[in-house]
Amino acid sequence: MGADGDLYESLRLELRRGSLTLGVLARLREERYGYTLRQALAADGLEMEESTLYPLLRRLETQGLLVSEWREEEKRRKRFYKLSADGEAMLLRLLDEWRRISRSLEKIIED
Amino acid sequence: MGADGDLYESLRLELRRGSLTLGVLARLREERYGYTLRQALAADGLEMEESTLYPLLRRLETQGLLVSEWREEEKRRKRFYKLSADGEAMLLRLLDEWRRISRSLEKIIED
DNA sequence: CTACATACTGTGTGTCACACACTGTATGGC
DNA sequence: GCCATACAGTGTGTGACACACAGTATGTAG
Repeated sequence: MGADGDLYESLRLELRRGSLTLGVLARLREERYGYTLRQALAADGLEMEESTLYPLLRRLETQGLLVSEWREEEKRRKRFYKLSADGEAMLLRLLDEWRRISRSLEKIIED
Repeated sequence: MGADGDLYESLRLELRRGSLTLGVLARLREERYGYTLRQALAADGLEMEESTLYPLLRRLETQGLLVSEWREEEKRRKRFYKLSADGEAMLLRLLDEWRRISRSLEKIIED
């Protein structure tokens, strides 16, 4: 694929960046642990590496948007994440902004 | 507004990042210079600082997606930018990806 | 003829997030 | 005992955006 493909890849990543956070927040309205969260997002078409997801989860928790808890399930310790109250409010604001951007881009594209 | 507002701002910026590039490329299917490009994007709802736009334009030109040319118009030297052939191809690919992400997010949101 | 607005194009630096490569533990099947 | 896979991370590099700043040219108010 070469240089052109690389350029596309980097622009594509750039385009996806913010959407990952939004997808994670939205999917964590239901409690989930990392592994199944990643699978759920992949099923929706938002694939990401574990090494992208876990730092993101920790960051969001540090920022107070998520709460997490270690629990034992099926003989394994798993860390369950869920949206906090602040997280819900933030999700709503970000969804608004997402829709605004979406509309702007649609307008530009159609011209 | 304080810390919460700052957090929202940074997430919002993150969300907008890739879209700026896409908007610029799409708007440059017609030749424009920096100042009017910025105004056109602002009218569409995609506002950005000059100090964001100009580095972006240079980057895109370095990557071969834009071509630019200095011309005199109304007694001022202006730098006109336009999408290159490579840029058009890239724009199409990125629009595809944008639509894919958009669909993924819609799916997640609706659940 | 000076002062200021505004059209117009840039540069330098800091911050922050993602991807990539890597590490590590536990369980179950063979 | 061995390997796949479920599961959770860490460390580092790269690169983009925002912010603050710099600079030129033109028109216009006083």
